[in-house]
Amino acid sequence: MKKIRTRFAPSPTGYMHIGNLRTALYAYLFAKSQHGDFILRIEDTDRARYVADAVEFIEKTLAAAKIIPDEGPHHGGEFGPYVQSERMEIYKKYAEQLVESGHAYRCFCVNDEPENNSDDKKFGGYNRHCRDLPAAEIEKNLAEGKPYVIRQKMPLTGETTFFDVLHGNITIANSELEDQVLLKSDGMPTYNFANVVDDHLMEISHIIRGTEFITSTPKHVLLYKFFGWELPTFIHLAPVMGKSPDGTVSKLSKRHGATSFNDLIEAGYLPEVITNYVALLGWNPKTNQEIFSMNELIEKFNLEGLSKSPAVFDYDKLDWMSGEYFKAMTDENFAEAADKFFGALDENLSAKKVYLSSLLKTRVNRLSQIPDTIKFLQVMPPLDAELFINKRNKVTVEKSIEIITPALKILEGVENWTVDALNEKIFAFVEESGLKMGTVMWPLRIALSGQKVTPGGVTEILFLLGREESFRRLNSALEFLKKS
RNA sequence: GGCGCUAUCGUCAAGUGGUUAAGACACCGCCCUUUCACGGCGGGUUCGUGGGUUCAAAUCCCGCUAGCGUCACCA
Repeated sequence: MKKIRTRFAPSPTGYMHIGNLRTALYAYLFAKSQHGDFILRIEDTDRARYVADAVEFIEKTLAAAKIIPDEGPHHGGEFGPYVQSERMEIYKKYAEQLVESGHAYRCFCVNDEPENNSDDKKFGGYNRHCRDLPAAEIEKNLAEGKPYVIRQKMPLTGETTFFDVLHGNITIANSELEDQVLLKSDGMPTYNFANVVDDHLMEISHIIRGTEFITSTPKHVLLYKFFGWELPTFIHLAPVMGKSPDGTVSKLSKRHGATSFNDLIEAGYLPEVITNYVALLGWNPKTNQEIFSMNELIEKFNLEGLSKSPAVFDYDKLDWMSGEYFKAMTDENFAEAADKFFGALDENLSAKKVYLSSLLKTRVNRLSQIPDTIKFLQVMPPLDAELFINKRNKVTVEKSIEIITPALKILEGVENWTVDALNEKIFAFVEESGLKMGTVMWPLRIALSGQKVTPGGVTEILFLLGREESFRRLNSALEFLKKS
């Protein structure tokens, strides 16, 4: 059996859309699950869209996502070069071959010459003016040095059918196919030509790409036929959609929020969370497992689980999955991953990063939520008497004063400012007071944090704040309450 | 508009002629609780529509509708 070889062939735009990342992931997973090769090929045949350093950007992004090419611009391989702009002579040679065999022809029409374009869009806007140009005229044009493109000579009748793993047989009438440009006047191939030549030369066995290529596939199939090449297996993936606030669904784009791998990293999602989530957006393992490491993904991936209908990117589910990863991390690993999101911490908090991480990792879904979550530890938010009033725990402003006052005394007696010691003292205090735990804790939390919700309980907050700052806040809260 | 693809809860989805139509996220309710989180329990007219085929259809066929894609010297 032939070796399985898949490829990811992005154009170097300097942006890794989630949809593209998923295509790369599936191509990678399929190749690896079959002990095959995954190739990275850069399709930079559009000079106008060239972006500096985009190749490096793509390689870095794939590396971050743990999608490792076996061959590519900087990964070596026997089938290079892997950048299309470096393969121009190859395309030229094959295009000429097609002209000789009568399956392509030179077209001297100027791009926007109106008489050569039909309004009815019948042939994609081109009226096949040069399709049967007399040999003498071609010679004359060539001699004059007229620029030209090479166009594919489509059959006028009949139909072309190809097999797609997901969609089965797809048939399109040849009359629908335009005489597309194979080689541009600047000598660069078009996508439709280059990808066929390269996929064949690079021995790609399975072409995994988006559905937007379904309608151009018959043109590619015809090219394989003209060359007498064996057809690869096609797998056209459904697109990744985004949901707008108004409820409508369309192809995932910027207006839906973060849509590139990098956007998501900046939003504080772990790379492995992104690949895990994206893998499940359009592929189903047929079990109830949802958390997968890359190795498990490789092990379990199969084409049968691929879905042929579009999937909507769901940020809520991404958040959930992200939280699951955090909970499974050690405090140390979390602290490390979260490091740049902590911002500038004072000496006290800086020393307690790992402890802080133990509290944070169960309550945060995105690392970018960290700054807001821990801000109160660094700057005491303004108090509001309303905050102290809590019906459920039967707490009022007066009650708060009655609790904080003796609590301060108790805390003064704490020698080791540790969570355990603080717990011991406070629990004892609660018991003596005859009050409910919640009744005692509520006003203390508010006094210490100015928030109803905090990452951790009162004793954890006391510990994080440190002795000095805790007393400062408790005392000033007491003063505040007495004035209210 | 032509051509093509798609259609199961709000979302991801299982399902391949006979199921009480899984599971997850989100949502709602209840419980637990030191707030939040975590955890536990419970909840919801989900097979776009109209015709067939069949003893039996979410599953097969046809039409319709809707969404998406494509019709470049972009990929």
